[in-house]
Amino acid sequence: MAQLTNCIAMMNEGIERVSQIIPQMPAVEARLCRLMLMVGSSLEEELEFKLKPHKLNHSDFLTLMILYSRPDGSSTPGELCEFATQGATNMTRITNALVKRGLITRGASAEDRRRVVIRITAAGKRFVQKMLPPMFPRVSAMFAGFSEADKRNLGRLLGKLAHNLDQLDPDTQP
Amino acid sequence: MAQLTNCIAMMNEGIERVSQIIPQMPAVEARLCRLMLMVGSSLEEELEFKLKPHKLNHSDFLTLMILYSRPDGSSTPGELCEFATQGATNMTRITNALVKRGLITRGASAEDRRRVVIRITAAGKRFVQKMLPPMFPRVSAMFAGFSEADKRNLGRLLGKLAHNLDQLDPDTQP
DNA sequence: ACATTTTACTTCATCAGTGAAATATGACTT
DNA sequence: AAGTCATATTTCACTGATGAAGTAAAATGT
Repeated sequence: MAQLTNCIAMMNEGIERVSQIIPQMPAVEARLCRLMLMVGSSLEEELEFKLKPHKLNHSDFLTLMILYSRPDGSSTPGELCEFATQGATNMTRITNALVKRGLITRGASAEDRRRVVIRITAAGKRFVQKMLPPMFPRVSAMFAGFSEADKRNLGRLLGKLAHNLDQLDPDTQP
Repeated sequence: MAQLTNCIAMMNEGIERVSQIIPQMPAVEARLCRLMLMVGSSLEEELEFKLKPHKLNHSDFLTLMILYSRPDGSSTPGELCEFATQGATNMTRITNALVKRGLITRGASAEDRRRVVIRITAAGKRFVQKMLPPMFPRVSAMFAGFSEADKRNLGRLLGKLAHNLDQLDPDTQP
């Protein structure tokens, strides 16, 4: 994979030059955007890499983890779509795949028969408990050299950014 | 689109529960990872949304911007692959599309005739200069409420994270 | 009570992106 | 000059994601 640091150095120069041609550009903010995008996709790559041996992709994993983290280990496709930010179509596919592997079950809801209840199985829980720990060292290593204040700060700033993105969303076409 | 803030709240509870079952999990770090991933993909979504009216996707845009930001407005497929973190296959496709729209040209290199020189055209530059400014308000809005120190800090922390990810990369399978 | 609308998924056709392998060409090494 | 390496493109098979339409059940209006 390409060195992130190189790309960043290159980007910094690029932004510098562009902001000389187009001075009204919010250069600092644009740079932060690109940084977020780069680090985000690098992180995604890293995650997919760790998931590959388990034959899972990001959405599969996320779906499974949401179920795992539920007190009762269950949810519905609609809810999973919302929290995993996936389309319904995709969630059907993910669910199919996980059911086939015996990690979750799909059942009809008693109250509302339109609804489908998805539940993690005992095998699913064991699977998560086995695959998760080997990831921990790399996760920790990502934050090497971060003080407690750094981590708090990063969390706070990302939260603020998330909030602003939510406000932005009422999609007024630019 | 789903509210990021909801997803974050849900994630916080989820991590809390998981870390009770699996106490050795680096909970703070894992939470920051997920935050980064969520904000990153939301940002990506926002970007793609802004690009759609121009019939560009993220890779197309990035490729074009790299060329635009070059003093001489030119590069090679290999270099573009590196900085846009794209595979060669994809870069060929991107280049084809941009050439067809007259935004860039593909020519043979004088010194090394294996090489292909990709250059942004005058039309390409005009295109960038026209499409970029309407994005600025949204970019600025993303960082509403950020002090100068906040922006500096975010930049610093993302840079540090990027550095750690680079160190991590020597892919020792977990 | 019946018709309409809404909600919850699923199915199907399609598309963008990716990896692997094949091809072509040119440069470098000895 | 021959062999090896580097650069770029093309082809192909595949995965993952998406949009449009379809089905079924429940909620709502009249």
